[in-house]
Amino acid sequence: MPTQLATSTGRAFAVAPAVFARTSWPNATTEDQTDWDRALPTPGSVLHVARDREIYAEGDPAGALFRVVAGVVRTCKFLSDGHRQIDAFHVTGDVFGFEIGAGYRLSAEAVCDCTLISYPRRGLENLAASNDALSQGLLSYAMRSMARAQDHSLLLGRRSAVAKVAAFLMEWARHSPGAQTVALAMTRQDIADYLGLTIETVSRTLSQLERSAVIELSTTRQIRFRDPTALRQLNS
Amino acid sequence: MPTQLATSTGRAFAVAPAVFARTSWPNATTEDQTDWDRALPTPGSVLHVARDREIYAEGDPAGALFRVVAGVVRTCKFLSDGHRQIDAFHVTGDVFGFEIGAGYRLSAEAVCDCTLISYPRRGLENLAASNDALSQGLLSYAMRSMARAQDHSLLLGRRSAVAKVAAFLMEWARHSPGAQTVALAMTRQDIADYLGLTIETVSRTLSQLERSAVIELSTTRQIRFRDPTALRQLNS
DNA sequence: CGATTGCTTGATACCTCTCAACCCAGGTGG
DNA sequence: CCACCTGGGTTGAGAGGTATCAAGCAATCG
Repeated sequence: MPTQLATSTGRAFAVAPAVFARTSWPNATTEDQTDWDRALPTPGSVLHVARDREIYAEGDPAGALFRVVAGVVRTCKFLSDGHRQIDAFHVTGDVFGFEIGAGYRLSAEAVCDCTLISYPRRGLENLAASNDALSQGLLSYAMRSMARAQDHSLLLGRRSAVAKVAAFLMEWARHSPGAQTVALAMTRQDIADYLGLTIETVSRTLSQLERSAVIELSTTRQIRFRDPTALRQLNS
Repeated sequence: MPTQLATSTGRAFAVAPAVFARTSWPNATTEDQTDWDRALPTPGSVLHVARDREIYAEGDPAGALFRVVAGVVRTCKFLSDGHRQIDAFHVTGDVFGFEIGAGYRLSAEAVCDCTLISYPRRGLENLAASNDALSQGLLSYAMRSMARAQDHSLLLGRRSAVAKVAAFLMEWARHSPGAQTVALAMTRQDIADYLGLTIETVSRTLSQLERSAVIELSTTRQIRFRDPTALRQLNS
């Protein structure tokens, strides 16, 4: 059934102090980050987006790219049958919304209250022409996004629900490395739309993993890894 | 069940006259192609690869990128459970095998007898530093690959077998635009591994489409579109 | 306190996988 | 020339996994 997208009431929200420190990118080499970091012009404008609000829609003129300062953003597509496919979750430090064409190819929405910096595209393009580090950064961003999308394809094709959920948990766990317990920022619906499952199957699978003592759901959004090895094996 | 990869006998094959003319890229704007075209150094070395032979394997040092002159190439990954996920089919004019990291992230194999040009990576990197058109081309290549991978994810998540097969047929039909009938270069197994289905389901779905007079299978590899509109709607 | 939202759980249906048999074309060798 | 073999493809019967529909629970919010 069509994902009931809340596109919630437009309540403004109290802004947490903006954190400008970057955490590491899951798949990036340190050099890439550094280049990219130095290259992006700091005078971007800060903006705050409330949970479930749209940042941009598929097809909108792609006027800027964004970096996540705090919170989580999802990029997704909506199918004609009402289904939603989430392409990626973007966490603190991630960049999203860079386009070559005229319009955004995906929609972007706030998973939770977010703080972002937007970099106008025009300024960027001028900069990139003269700034080697920046154009290198853009290239490596594109390649990294490609790799991520390919890995996602791998995840979606011919894998059982447990395998998908296990893979998702491990992927998400990397965002808080070393921690025994991770906090999910997203709803079950988000997870389902990311994995190509239904909300019920996600819920059932998590329950099943808890019954088999692989994870523990302290709350519905707090997951403790009791048997990481088993989780890794499920990912086969 | 594990995809039985033939990795066929090492027979050399009679080489068709190399065609250096490029056909158009499915999703590329003309400008992109032109830039890229001009920028790539023509003194690449031509090579021929027989059907089902490996061009490179996942993890191999990424020493070169390739352009398809004739034939079809598949890039894919092999999972620990023996399954194969095909990421993309590359046709005449397509470039594949460009990497940022040290190794290839996917394997590449010849779907049919192929003619390729390989461009050594080192030469390319030197060139890109001084050649704006080339680095632009690389960037747009990366972005296009990313878009393709994302579309593929969309295809794999939560779509019925008919929808997948219909989408595949339409995608493949774009390679020979305007033609009423298209020739499939790949086996049912290839299609299955691309769509995240089994060979039987692919076969059954094609039969079903033929029974409902949407397509006609002149031979198993020759498909005639009898009702393109219906096909488009199935893709919902 | 009732309403809403996110989540869980159950029963059932449906779709695709699995296993198996069979077909067909092409090649090979007696 | 024909028998045989092989690889690719089709088709059938049954099993299994996930979707669907439905009900209920808990926390949050007004």
